[in-house]
Amino acid sequence: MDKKTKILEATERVLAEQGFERISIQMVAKNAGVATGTIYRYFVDKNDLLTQLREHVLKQCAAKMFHDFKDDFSDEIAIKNQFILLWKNTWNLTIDRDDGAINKEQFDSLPYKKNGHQKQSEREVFAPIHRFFQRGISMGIFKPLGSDVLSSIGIEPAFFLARKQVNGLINLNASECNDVLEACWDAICLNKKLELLK
Amino acid sequence: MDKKTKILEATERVLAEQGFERISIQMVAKNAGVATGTIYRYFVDKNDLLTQLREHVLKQCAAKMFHDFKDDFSDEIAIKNQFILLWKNTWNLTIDRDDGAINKEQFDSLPYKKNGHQKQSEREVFAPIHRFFQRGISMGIFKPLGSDVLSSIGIEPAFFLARKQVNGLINLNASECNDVLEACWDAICLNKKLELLK
Amino acid sequence: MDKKTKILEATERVLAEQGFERISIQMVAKNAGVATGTIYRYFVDKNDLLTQLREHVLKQCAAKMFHDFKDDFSDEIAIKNQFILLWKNTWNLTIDRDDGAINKEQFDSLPYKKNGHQKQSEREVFAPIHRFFQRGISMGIFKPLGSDVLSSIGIEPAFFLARKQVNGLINLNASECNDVLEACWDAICLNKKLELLK
Amino acid sequence: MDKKTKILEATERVLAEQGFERISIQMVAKNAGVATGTIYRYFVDKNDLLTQLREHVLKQCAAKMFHDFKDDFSDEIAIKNQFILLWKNTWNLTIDRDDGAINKEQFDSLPYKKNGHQKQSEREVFAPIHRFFQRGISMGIFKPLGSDVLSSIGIEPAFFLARKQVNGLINLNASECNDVLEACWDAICLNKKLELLK
DNA sequence: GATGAATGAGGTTTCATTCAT
DNA sequence: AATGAATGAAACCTCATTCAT
Repeated sequence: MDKKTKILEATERVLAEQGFERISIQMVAKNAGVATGTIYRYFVDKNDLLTQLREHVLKQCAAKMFHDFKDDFSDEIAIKNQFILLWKNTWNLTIDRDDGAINKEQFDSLPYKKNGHQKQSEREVFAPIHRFFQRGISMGIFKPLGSDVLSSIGIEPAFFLARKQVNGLINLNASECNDVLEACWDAICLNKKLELLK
Repeated sequence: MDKKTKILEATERVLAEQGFERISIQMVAKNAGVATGTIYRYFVDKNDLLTQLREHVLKQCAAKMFHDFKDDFSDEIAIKNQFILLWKNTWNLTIDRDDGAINKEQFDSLPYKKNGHQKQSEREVFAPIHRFFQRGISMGIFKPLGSDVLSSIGIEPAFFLARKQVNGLINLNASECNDVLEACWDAICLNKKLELLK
Repeated sequence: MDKKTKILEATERVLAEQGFERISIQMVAKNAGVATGTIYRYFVDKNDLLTQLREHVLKQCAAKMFHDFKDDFSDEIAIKNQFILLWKNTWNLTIDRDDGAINKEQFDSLPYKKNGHQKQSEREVFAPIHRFFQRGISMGIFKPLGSDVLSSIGIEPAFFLARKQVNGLINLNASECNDVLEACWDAICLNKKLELLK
Repeated sequence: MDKKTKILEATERVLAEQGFERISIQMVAKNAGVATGTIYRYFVDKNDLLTQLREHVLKQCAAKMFHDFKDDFSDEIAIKNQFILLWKNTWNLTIDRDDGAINKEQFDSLPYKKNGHQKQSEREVFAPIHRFFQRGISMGIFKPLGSDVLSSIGIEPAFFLARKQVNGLINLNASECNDVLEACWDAICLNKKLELLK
């Protein structure tokens, strides 16, 4: 396998296990099965390694969140199904204790100083989710609140809850999960029936 | 001021600015205006300092989130007002770039869980929020999904969104903020009118 | 003894023995009898240590060159005696394999890039030699060529020759040494007798 | 061009620019346009490369110092002209910031003498200068002080002064340069007219 | 109690050298 | 012969912790 990828993936594992406080180049090298010096052939320094990892992690997370996801807007049922898929993919990412999810959380929680120029690439990578919500808005299904907002109230609770589940603070079964998912759907949908009522 | 508190608060500032990767005892000492050795009179070691900071941070965050919060369940209006207060306090905590919020995020995102007793203390500190949701459920206002779940879909999006706002990914004004808050309210409430419709 | 001085003097010894190619912080620490970390309490980094050593060395060399030197211009005899003293001090500095002399040579031979802002302090430290030659010029004893020039043709050959002697390329005894010294004196003096001849 | 020469010349450039402290095989390889491994086909190790460079530098310097130099002793005028040529060549070598001159200085200033055979080779390379002074002595023009001594007081000041000029400590024009050269000539010559006077 | 100089283990990074291609 | 990726020892530097004052 490509050695740079090997190093990035080792970094991913070590960061997910040890956190920023403890990760060291030596640990990464050992975990990747290369000499410490080798890392410096592919990365300028430790900071560069972590910056490139962030990009890598972002893409991995997006890939998993968008697994089986299709731009299918044939009707409200199709849109609901895509929503369910997104929500469950997001939930499972954390439930599976996926390194990518752990690391994305760590990167996102860094003091703001270090979060500057990540915006653009984050936006690109999550473009499908924005298109999805935008389309739903223009079809009159979702509240006209902006795709970032809809994502935060519709999908991101899956993150928070999965983290609580993994930490043992809650213990939802599949059926309860579906109830939560439906509540999130309520949060983002215009309530047409209510409108009709008036 | 109490010297231990002085040290904890310096730690809070330095951690919020530098993150786990860079914080050092020397930096904390300098920031607190004490000698490095002094820190070791109040804390066993660096790990103990950070563990105690976590507790400290948790309490600070809770205090700010529960600012002006009252256990007032006289009617649905009162409950809605308390919800609005909670949501806005949560939003503002991050918007103000409050060190406590930054640090809570960092602690919560740590991958290794030396937690265990942390869970318990988190539960205690956020007890008011649990009581609030529990009471709302029993009054038939909120969906019967458990207080953790309601908190995750009703309040925590305020965290996520505020973080996006601070990082410049979105730019909500006060009115848009209210719309989002209402959407979160939709997510947690039983839709009585719909029920009546049937 | 003052610890900073202890470190500087160890650096002096190690640099004189090992040269820039081989000197290391660890060697200096060992030689000074301190821990490596201690060096960084007194010097920003290795470069700072060497820069400060340069200043230190300059002063040491000057002190030895000006040992017993007096600003005595009572007559030509006095001036000649001061010249002889300067010349012999210079010669002995290298002959004694003095670390300062070895190091000054090494610093002075560094690629020009690194020699920029040393000028001013070199000029200050060697001010007495400039005053000496200036005064001799104004008294009509020395050729009016500028004090730097007179120093280069009158005194600095003592450096070159001592280096050759130490390296075993030549082997001058005391009497031959005096002959050379006289030749250097010829180089810088106006030859009054010749003038009278015309 | 011959690959070994290409490497030696790259080493010359890099050493003149970076000094012993910073020169590395990788830099030399890059500068020479060859792979690092290639260097080890022509040189045993780094030390061998630098040792061979020293020889190379010595020859280059000598070649430049003896440019246009002829063993012409027809009369005192011819000898004086050869002296002027030597002095100016020496001066220009440093003034031109010639890599060879920079490096010769660096090599000559090394504190540890793995030399021994270096002495011999220096003597061979500078044989013309020794023959020149020896012949001048036997012709009764120069003081009978040994060719090394005459070289140190007659020619080497040109080195010292040129270094000062390059470092900006002095600023001699062509005419002043000639005056200095004459002073050096005074230093090495027997003063026949004075002798006659007695 | 408080200090901060000192320590040295351990982290980051460089670079001489090797070796499979 | 030439390459340049890979190695790992050793360099520079940081920082948690101790201890004499």
